[in-house]
Amino acid sequence: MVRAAVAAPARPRVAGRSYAGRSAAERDAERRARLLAGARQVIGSEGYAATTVEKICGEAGVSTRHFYLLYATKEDAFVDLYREVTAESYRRAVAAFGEGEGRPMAERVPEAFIAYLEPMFTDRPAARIAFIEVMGVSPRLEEIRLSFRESLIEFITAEGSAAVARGEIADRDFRFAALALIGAANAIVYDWVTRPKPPADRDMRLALARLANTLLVA
Amino acid sequence: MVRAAVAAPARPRVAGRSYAGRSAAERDAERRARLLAGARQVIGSEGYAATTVEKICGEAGVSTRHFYLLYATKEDAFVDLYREVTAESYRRAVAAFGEGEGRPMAERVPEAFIAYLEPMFTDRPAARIAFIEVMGVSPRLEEIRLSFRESLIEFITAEGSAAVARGEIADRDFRFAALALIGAANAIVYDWVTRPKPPADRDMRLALARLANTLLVA
DNA sequence: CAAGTCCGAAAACCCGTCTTGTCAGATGGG
DNA sequence: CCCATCTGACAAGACGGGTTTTCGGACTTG
Repeated sequence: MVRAAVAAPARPRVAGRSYAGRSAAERDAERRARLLAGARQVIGSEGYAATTVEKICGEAGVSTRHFYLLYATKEDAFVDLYREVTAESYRRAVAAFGEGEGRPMAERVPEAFIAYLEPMFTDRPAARIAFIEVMGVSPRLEEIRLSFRESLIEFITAEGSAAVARGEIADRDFRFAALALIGAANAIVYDWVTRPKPPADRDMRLALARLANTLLVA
Repeated sequence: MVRAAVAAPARPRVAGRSYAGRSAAERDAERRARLLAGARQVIGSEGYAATTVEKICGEAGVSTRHFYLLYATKEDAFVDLYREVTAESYRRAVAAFGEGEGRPMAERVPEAFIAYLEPMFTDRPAARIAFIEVMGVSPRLEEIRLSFRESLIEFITAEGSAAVARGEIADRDFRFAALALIGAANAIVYDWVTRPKPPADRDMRLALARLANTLLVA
């Protein structure tokens, strides 16, 4: 494990002419998309540790040769996948919170929180990737995970402090509250997604909304 | 990875006579203890993925030959270590809660909660092992992790329900509350333990105590 | 149609490490 | 004192999988 890891970048494409009606960039993009989907499927169901490059390529219908044309290492592909999964959640949260502008925090916060979790609710592999498989892979991935978490904390702290300034909510340690909320959400959603017969997701969302308000608004 | 993993049990000791003034069982016990300490050190600082049997043995001052006399696989040793770390926390929590019998839940709950977290506060490697490195290792370890968590949830649910029956606290979904508390604690303590310059641990404990009361008592 | 790319499949390379086995010396029991 | 057991050190053995390379054929372009 942790093979070389020297900065051997994905081999650059030299020429680049059209093929099968598509430009080189288009073909690359499609292969990358297929690999990402394959990696999502394999890692999300079997876990990163048990995932081999060949499994990903088999699932994606892409040759290992092209895998290494696009990614320098297996870990790089996982990083790409992790970024895709988390960026989607982050985007949704920020969008939902922004759309609620003008309305009370007691509505906006749970809305944004549920929007953040939405992808994990509907996509078990995504939940596993974002909450479980990321951890303990390598120092580099840990850094990426923590930096993503930090950006969440920053967003919460900034919006929370703004609401405090507006007199909408009481001040508090937003870093603590954000960490608690994120940690709780990880555990709860992963448990929900894992259980054979989970309770109704409507109840789950309500409980989560209440939790977000308890920690961030009340 | 995930080598054979068939149930090749640690090789049985055939005879077993005394040596260097110690019985066979004593020698085995000491080696196991040293290996556990070595594994704790190596895994807790470098992570399970980067840990090799030889590193553990080097740290422990035990030969690989004896390692495989005591453990069938590297993963088995990690299981042993994980069990040691979590059992310690669990034991403390139950003891602390029991000692508070008769006093109000608003005191007993945070006391037990802080007691549960105590080892993680003072022992960074332990926190890393219990909260990070366990995850994503193998289906077997995931099962062990979840079953430990389940035993925590059961304890909380049982004691919570009893308190409800006594009219001490309001009823609630204890599984949800327990998951939220555990998840939040993982995130917070690990963050605390990781930060270069963490805030005073007294503040941290106070905030955690308040959180436990918010989720389980209030 | 000729030369040059690009393609997927498969083999080969390579390296680490888990795991097993060997061995010379130390120790204990009879 | 003799021999069996135990010990730590060390050397293979095996194996899996990440990474690279090869190869024959498909496609483009001029």
